[in-house]
Amino acid sequence: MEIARLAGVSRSTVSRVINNYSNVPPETREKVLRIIEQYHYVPNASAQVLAGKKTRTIGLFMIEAGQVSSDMLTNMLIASIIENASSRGYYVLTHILRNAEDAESIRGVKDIFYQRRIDGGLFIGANNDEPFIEQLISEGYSVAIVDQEKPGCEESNRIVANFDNESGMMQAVKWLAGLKHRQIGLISGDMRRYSGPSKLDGYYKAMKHCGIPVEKKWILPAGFNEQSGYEAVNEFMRTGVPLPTAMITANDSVAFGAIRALREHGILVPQHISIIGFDDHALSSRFQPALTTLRIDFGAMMERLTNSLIDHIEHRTSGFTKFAVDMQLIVRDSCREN
Amino acid sequence: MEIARLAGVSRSTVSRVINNYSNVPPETREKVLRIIEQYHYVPNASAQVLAGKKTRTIGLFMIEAGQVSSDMLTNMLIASIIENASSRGYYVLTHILRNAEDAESIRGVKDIFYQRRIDGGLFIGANNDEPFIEQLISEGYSVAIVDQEKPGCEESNRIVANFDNESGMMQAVKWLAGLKHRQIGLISGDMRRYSGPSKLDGYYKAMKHCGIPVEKKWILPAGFNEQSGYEAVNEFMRTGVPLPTAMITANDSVAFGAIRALREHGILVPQHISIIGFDDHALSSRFQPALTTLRIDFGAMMERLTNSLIDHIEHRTSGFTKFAVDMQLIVRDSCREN
DNA sequence: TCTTTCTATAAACGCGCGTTTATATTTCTA
DNA sequence: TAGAAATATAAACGCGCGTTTATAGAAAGA
Repeated sequence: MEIARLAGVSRSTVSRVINNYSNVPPETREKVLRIIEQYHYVPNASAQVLAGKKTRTIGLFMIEAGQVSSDMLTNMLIASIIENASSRGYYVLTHILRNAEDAESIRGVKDIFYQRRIDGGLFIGANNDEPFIEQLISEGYSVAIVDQEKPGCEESNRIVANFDNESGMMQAVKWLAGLKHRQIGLISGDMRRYSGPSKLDGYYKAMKHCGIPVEKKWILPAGFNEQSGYEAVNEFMRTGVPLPTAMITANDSVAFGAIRALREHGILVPQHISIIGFDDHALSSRFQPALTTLRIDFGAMMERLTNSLIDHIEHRTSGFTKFAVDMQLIVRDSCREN
Repeated sequence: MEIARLAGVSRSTVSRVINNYSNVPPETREKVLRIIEQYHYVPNASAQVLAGKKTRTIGLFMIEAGQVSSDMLTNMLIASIIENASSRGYYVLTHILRNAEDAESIRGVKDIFYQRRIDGGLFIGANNDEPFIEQLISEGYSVAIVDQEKPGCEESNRIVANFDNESGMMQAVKWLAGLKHRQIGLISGDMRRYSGPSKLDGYYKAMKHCGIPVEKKWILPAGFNEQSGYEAVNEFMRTGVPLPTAMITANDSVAFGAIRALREHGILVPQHISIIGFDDHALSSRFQPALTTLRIDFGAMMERLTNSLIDHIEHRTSGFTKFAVDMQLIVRDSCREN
């Protein structure tokens, strides 16, 4: 303001010019704008916030960096969020949590809100019903989450996006059934995350829908990373139980590990067994064999989520908002007719 | 402060407690700390900044999102930067520039500094001598860049990290020479970026050092992405010039494209030609053939860069700081004895 | 021409915090 | 015991901005 005052007019006039108020004579407005341009005047963000403006910053909180960041898709997520926020004039404060149980980490997240560094937060890899997130919501902060909808959430003031795992599972099972497979196993993911039970449910429903019996021996527990897929298969092979003719994996990384383990046992994909993954990992198209998988349009998903969050911050929406993102079957070389 | 005042003492006392000043009676200090804990008091960041404190935030500026974000390594970069910053009590404001020539994008970056949202900035994918970066440095902002050192930079107040491309090239050429190759070509990267000319220089020096003549016909111009490698090879094949027995590529992505193009011409790696890449892309170990490449420890690099930037912000260092990060040859299956 | 209404500018206040200066209290020395 | 030194608390100021209230000025109506 001080700088603009040197331009001959008063601060309130400048304020009205910046905020596009009515009662300011056109020529004065012109002059002020010219001076602002000339002096390259940029308002101090902290002062603006202190005087009642928003920070125009959203927090991006990624849980479990190690796992998330090793996953290609996170890149797209981050880029998509930043670009969408940017196009609406918002900045992104990026934060990583090693795990959502550590009290110190949680304190760090809450402090970012309490310090008023951000107007709202977007959580990736967190559980919807994480207590500290519940608390933030109840304290009136704007929050968006990639997770499933939970019972009771409809009453709360949050934004939730999730993947339509049921639809994806249905497509996978139907595709395999179309290839005459009747023995379809599942390498399921981490049951503590949304995707785990969600995909398992979808698997059961899809199998039932296609009239294929579920054999529990062919449901192998795993996590969401390559190593767990590798170990799950090795574990299974030790039992001596014969393999099914096809398997669906929790995601592509798990599939990579599983295929590696299978190969080490002399079992080839797709010659001996068909595999379908999830996520369309960047590696999947170049993997040997190129992996048939279910692709999610993460970019579009994050665009919606980011925009919803900003809408909420700007009080353009309120209450509970949710949407699910569909999946698309990408057919490559890892499945073969039975 | 107000909240703590309700605890019976005055604001200045609280200030001294928080800042660990001497003149405060132990029992009063205890009481204040207890009250702060009890009320979960968190100071408002904007108010602190306005009152003279730092923002404790660094800006992370990534140029050319499309290319950078499609590159696996960026994930590690971001995670490494955020975690290192976090461990020193700093936050990270992440920003993406589509290109460094667009005036509006540049204005956006400068505004982040001018608005005092950050204490310093870290640039990835920018040129060291980008005019607007020069300007920011001359205006006294702390800046760290991943780029080469340029003549004259030593006098300026910046932090520069680069890859020791010469060392990498030397290792690559020596390795190929050890495999009895005497015809070693180069698919060079974008000459407008640091890595382009730097690797070209290193190539010349290494070839000279090993006593192998450089044939200009075997130096193919390309970019840093897969497509450009693919096109470079196709372009070369059209000329009818015979291939060398080995080629070094600007990075692994280029190698992927080049190998694909070669395969389409019936030329196999490593049977007919040996290939060495750079960066140890996440795909490289699973690519067919698994790619011999030069790995950079990006995590360690970003750790040093982030810490240097924060040191600079906190006036623990000043002036010109630089360091180069060495590379490590990862031998896989894409090279064979000639 | 004088008063009333509207408009343009100027000045003052508060946002929340840190720091500094001024005042009140205690402790120590002469 | 009086005075000086050391210490503890209280009050005031400024950071830069937005907003609100107060004043000065101009236009319109009587």
